[in-house]
Amino acid sequence: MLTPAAQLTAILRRALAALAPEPPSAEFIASAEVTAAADARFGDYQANAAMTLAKARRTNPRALATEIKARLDLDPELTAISAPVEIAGAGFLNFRLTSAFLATRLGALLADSERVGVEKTGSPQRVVIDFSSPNIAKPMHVGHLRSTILGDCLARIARFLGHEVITDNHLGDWGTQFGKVIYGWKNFLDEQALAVDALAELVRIYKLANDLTDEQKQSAFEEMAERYLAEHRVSEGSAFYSESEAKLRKYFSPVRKAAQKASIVASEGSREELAKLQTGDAENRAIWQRCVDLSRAELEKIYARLGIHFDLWLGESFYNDRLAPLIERLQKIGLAEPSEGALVIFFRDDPKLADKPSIVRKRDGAFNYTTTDIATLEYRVHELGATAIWAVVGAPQALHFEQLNAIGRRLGIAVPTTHIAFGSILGEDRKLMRTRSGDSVALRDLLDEAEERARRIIEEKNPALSADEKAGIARVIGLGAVKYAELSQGRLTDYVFSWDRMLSFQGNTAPYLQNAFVRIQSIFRKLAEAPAPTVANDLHLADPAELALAKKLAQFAEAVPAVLDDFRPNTLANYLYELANDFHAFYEACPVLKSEGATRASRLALCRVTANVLQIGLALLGIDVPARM
RNA sequence: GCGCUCGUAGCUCAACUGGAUAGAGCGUCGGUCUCCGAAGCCGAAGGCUACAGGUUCAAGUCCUGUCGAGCGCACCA
Repeated sequence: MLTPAAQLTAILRRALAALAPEPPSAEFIASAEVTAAADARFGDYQANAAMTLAKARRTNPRALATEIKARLDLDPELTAISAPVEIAGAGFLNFRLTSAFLATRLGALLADSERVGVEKTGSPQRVVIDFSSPNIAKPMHVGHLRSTILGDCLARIARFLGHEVITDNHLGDWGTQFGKVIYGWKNFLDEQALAVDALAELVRIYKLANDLTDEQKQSAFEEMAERYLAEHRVSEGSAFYSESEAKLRKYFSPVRKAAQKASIVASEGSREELAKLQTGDAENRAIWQRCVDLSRAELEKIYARLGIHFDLWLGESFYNDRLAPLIERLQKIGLAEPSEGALVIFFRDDPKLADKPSIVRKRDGAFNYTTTDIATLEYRVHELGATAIWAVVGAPQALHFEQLNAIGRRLGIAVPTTHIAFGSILGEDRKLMRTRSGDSVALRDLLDEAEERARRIIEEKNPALSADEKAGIARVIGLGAVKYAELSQGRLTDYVFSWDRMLSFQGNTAPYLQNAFVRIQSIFRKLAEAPAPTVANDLHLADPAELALAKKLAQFAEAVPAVLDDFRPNTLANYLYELANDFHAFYEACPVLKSEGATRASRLALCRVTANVLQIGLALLGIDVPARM
């Protein structure tokens, strides 16, 4: 089933090709389009072809529009879809869908309960989607939320559109942080705590080791000691001054010395543990494996809760064996060259990257993440057979992906990695929520809070429900609110994290959409004696609210594929919001159960199709719908 | 210094990639439940799209410059 826009576009192109005495070029015809009108005052769809063609021909656009209209008026297919086109403004061609067409389309959408008119792509790809990618032994926090939710959503949409999708969780399970983790494991591990909450304990020992080795934290300690002394110098009187400062210095001195010493010991220790791990030390290897297993188990719980599935879990460690041969090859073909002790790839012929070389082997002989990512790219293309690769990774890594793709081109790898970047998470103070320092909200706590807030609201709105029902609904609504808050927003804009806004259930939020679905279910529950129709061939639409809703439903098939044009789920979220809006307006204006005959059948059909679109559309965003709320 | 992403209503964000009088939500103010669920609906107020030029029938969108913000630019990932 072609979308209205596609049908009208085909008709427009026919009319352009029929222009006499001289039709426009094939390229021009192929690029001409009919798109949804910006404003309902100008009809439902519009075409700008007359203006662009007039510009090329240096003729009057309105005169040209008149000529095109003359051709369009002769097309019998058009009269079945649209009222006669109107010429407006500088030369716009405006189309208005007829109520007969919309009624027919509504019937077709009603019959197509699985896809509601959405066609599969004509050029399916095998696409590897790399998202979430948390680090082992670090807490999964709000910073991972965007990649996780965005990536899952894109995977769902790509699958729905007929692509072969492989989701890959590219875990940060290797690298220098494991020196610290193992050092912490050997020196600070609390087995009991590990049994209770493994991830929390891993995080604790990592942070402990990290803080110890962090020079900035050390100097912060120095400052604190000095400030403490300075404050006491003022508050104490001069009489006791010399004595008390001397005392304080006496107390602080050994503490400071001990801290400095601990820092040096921990830094050296971490480096040693890392070296042992990398050279295959059995004990460290075993500790690493346990950390990976424990973390993986915790991560699985979170993903299960979010309804997210990964086909592959190929972390950085998976590529270890491939790195040395890769480096050898890079050297052999002259792509990588020694520089300042490291092995480096230069992009001298690329003006943008000329002064931005890429290190593939560090001075100490270790590989870094560029090395791993080259190996990953090769694996995905050569072993997995990917024809597209999407990496859902934060915007700050744009340069890394440019470099990676430049390397890929030089290696003759046909598929680039598409960097699907997103903005930063900001606190309510508009400052960046940092990953390492500061207390970022743990993802698990965030989800708990979301459910709890949802539960309280349900308690207030619908106390009659059973406790079980309330809990289930709270989960669906709470998680939906969190996901929708991310997805309804342009992915590149920085995201201001706000509990209140995220969990407010008014306006453009998931609960608003879920509520529209629930109301429809309520109508169908009341229809107990007369089940909802699944086919209807005598539909009739008259009320403006009915027509607006039917038109919006027909546009679902336009909204879904558009998401992948530029990887923007917010356009689908926005569509669903407008749909819910149109439904609510229809619901106010047009009683369903009290109407009769063809009107009643048509309104029930509108309800049924709206429910289907809401359910499928939200599912594409990774969001469930409750039966009541 | 170079590069990337931005700057839109008091606040948080849209604007179908160059289309018509820039739209929503929150907040504020005013209507609306003897009527299918008021988490709703209807209405009002709120704008020199950071600024200055340019390109053309048409610029929030493209080009140049200025100001401002955030983030990257050789051994952390």
